[in-house]
Amino acid sequence: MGLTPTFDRDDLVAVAVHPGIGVGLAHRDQQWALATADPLATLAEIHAASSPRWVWWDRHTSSRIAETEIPIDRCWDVSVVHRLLFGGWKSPLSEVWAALHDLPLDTIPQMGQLDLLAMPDHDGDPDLPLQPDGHLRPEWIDARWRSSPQTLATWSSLALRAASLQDDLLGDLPDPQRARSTARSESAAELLCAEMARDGLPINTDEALRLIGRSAGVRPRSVSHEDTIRAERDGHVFDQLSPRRELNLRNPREVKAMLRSQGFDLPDTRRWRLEALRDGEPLIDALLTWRKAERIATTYGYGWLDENVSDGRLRGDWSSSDGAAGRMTASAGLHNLPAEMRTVVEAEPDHLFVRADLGQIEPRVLAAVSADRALVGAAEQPDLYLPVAKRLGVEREIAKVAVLGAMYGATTGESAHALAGLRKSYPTAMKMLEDAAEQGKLGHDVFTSGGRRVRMWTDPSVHGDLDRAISVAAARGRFARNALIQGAAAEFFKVWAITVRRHGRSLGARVVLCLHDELLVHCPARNAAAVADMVDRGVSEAAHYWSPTPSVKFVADVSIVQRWSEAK
DNA sequence: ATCGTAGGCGCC
DNA sequence: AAAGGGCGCCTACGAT
Repeated sequence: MGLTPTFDRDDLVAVAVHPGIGVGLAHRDQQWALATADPLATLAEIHAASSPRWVWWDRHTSSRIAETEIPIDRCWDVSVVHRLLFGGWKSPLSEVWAALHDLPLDTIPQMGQLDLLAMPDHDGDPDLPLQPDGHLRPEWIDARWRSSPQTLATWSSLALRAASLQDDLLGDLPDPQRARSTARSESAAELLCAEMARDGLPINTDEALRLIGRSAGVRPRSVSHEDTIRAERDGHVFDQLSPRRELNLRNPREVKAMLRSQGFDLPDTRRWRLEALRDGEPLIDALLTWRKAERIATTYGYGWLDENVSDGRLRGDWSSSDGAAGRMTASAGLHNLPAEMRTVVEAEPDHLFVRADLGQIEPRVLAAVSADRALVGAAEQPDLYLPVAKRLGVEREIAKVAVLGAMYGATTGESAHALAGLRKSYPTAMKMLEDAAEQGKLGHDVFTSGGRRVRMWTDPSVHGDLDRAISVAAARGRFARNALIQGAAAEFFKVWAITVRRHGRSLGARVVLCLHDELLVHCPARNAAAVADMVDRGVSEAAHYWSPTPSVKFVADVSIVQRWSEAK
């Protein structure tokens, strides 16, 4: 393979690969179309020789790379950077390209649209990836890009152009260096997501079956058997009614009416409301117990296991920034597995988990991004809430609720009461939150510390309804206020996660779960102590790289466990 | 039948 | 302590 090019570490090199076809590369004005039987092996060779920063369009390429363990740390994912620049959830490449070229979205061509009259005018040469009007050609996005080594090369050169335009736009933000570093870390986090989707979370399947059996009963043999099991579960609640009667427990309205007839007049039947009445009330107790069992039976039951667990791994889709403020999302229950089910998440033989979660991450992030002097001072302490409580002259718990309330936009109760004290003691931090809330109320987008655009929405149902308009504005205010913190915390968390991913490689450690402020790392048992140490030091390394205010302390609770449930 | 929405609950 | 922000996934229900 004497024709493979080599690059420098600082080079931006775009790549598109497809199995059985080849590798396309682009760097500056050059392109390479490599026809090879094993494209990923070829790419691995090039990477081993020169490790440039790799640029690609999207998951099509990063998933392939994740499949083959090429040790890539530095990359630029155009679709990920698009979401950073423009906000929103989806980033179809047609829109990514259009946004970078100021092309109107409503002229984006649709695949399979037989607009015969328009074809001669708009189509031009189908061998070219761009239409005469500048839009990406839909058949190229769909499949044409991977039809030959030459089209792969062409496709990668377009990704390189897109990345360059994105870099220009990031340069227009208030802090270009910071925004560019966010673009890089978010891209690496997307690669980590592809790897987590590939690896899955280790599960003890037998243990899962036992646990499901305890809650949901035996595995139903037929539809009618399923009905029997369900009726039995429901029966425990009906037994508490005198006279005993049946109702549809899955219909909130019926449940609410039933509770009223039993002397409980409630605005809704939410758990926290019922929990307060639980003591000495067998009916409420039975209902809450039923809901827990029903949850496991329906969401985390046999169906869930069959659908998402294979070869002892729970696999779901991972997205590095699907949330409104740029949080990671995961499907298949990876982000909302009930606490009592976490016993089934178990390390493989001769392996252990290192589990770590960031402590008091949100107020620390607020201190870091606002640089509020007093709050930064508090964030130098291992327990941030103690100095805050002292300053406000209240109990620690009250101080905690007040700070969290300020970040979530609480309007009533104890936390709202303490707001005046917070404003006085931490004026810079509070003003930052209030400015964001004001922008949100006005319907303006807000930007996280790392430069992510958080889109504000408009609610068409408002019309001329003043009350509705006020409540929508208030909701947007709370959302924007929180997005600043949640978004910045997500950015910091991802820097930590990719730091752990990178250092973990030599220790055989894999990040198998990311949960907003928590990491689960799977590693050979003999390396667990070293991995735990690395994960802990990774917090400081990530803080050094990410935090706009160096003296803010970031801390993590790290433990070595065999099961996820053991920690905390 | 298929869709979107709401209430609900799991997690952070 | 109060019930605020985010996500995914369940069921029921009304509109299409």
